[in-house]
Amino acid sequence: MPGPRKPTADRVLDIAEALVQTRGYNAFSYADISRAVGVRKASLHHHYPTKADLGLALVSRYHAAFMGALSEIETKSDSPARRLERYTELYGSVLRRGRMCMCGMLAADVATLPKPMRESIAGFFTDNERWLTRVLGEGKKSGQIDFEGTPASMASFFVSSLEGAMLVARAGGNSEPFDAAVRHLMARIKLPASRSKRKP
Amino acid sequence: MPGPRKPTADRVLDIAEALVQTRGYNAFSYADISRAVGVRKASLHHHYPTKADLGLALVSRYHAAFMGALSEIETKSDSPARRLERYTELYGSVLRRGRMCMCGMLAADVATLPKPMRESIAGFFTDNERWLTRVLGEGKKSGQIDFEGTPASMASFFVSSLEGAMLVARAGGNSEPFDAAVRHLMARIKLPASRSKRKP
DNA sequence: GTCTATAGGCAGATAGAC
DNA sequence: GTCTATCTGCCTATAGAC
Repeated sequence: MPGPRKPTADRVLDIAEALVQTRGYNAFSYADISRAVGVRKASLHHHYPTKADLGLALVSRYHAAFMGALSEIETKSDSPARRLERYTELYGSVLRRGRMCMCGMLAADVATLPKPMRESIAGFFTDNERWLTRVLGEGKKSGQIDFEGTPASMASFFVSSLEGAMLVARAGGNSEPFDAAVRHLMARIKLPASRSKRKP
Repeated sequence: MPGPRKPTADRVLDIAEALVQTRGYNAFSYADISRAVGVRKASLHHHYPTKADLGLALVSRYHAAFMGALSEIETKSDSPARRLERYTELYGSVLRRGRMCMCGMLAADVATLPKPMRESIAGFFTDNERWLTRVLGEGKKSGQIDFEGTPASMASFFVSSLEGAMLVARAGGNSEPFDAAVRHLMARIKLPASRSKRKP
């Protein structure tokens, strides 16, 4: 029982999000959304007057949803290593749907985007690194995990590697580059003693 | 003394390459090239009849130039670690010019590209991984370097991480994510004994 | 090889009726 | 909120003269 149908504004975001994640910001149009949602182009401008408005709404919602997923990871996972693994799984689930991280996609288009969007995208990456830095730092301090370098630089490395792995995996239509990246990243996070997992 | 001016076809590729690396395939037009080269739009179609033709020529030349740079690295560098460091520097020099790796950029646009371009882009990544796999494998066999996992998976991890690091660094207008990635990657390549470099 | 001229289509966006 | 109708501008691409 799906309940009452979603408001048009939300359905527009759903479609636009999928289009950005698969085609990029400069390769989708109001006409594409119009077709998919079943509403005329002009009606879309009622909800999002300009494409820049739509783009900003897209990033805001994606950012908020991602942060929500991170909170849920902290609620449901206890160990730092398990939290990191779930973090990589967040990216993996996007890739398995044939999509790229929306902000990774927009990062490629960054030179063509309005300033508010650029700032929002930078904020997404900053918040991801902040969360990872905290998880890594707490884990190291408590002795549950260990790794080389600072929590901040390892956090940055996680984000960069996962984004790049999605990009390369999608380009070749093969998930192996992504799987290899996850294995290597998790192998960098050493558990206290014996129970080190499989090798990369 | 610059000698005779470059043929138009080459100058078109130079401009188009810069445009793809900064804006992406779907955010540049023949009009942009026309302005920069100083030749009318219609003349461009004489050299590259369709945008797909231009795109394919772009990838072919970039691929060949990159392979040339890899050969030069092997000629001028002796140790495997030094070769890997130079490989990362290839990406760094692109980023410092405010650009993204052209094939990384096109990887984002992959769903909108004609099939021949998609195949060429995949070939670029395959050849990069092949080269890295060889350097890593020979280095490990000779005992000059050591690392976890197979040469092929580490090669894939290098490519993914460097591509992603460029993407994230460019999005934030800050080279730190890229520098962190290079430090972490090189730290994974352990030299034989004492002279391990700076920590990441 | 380069030009002028132009085709045919799609982009983002607006006005105003219902 | 959704519609029809329309605008303006840019897109890729072609025809044919020089």
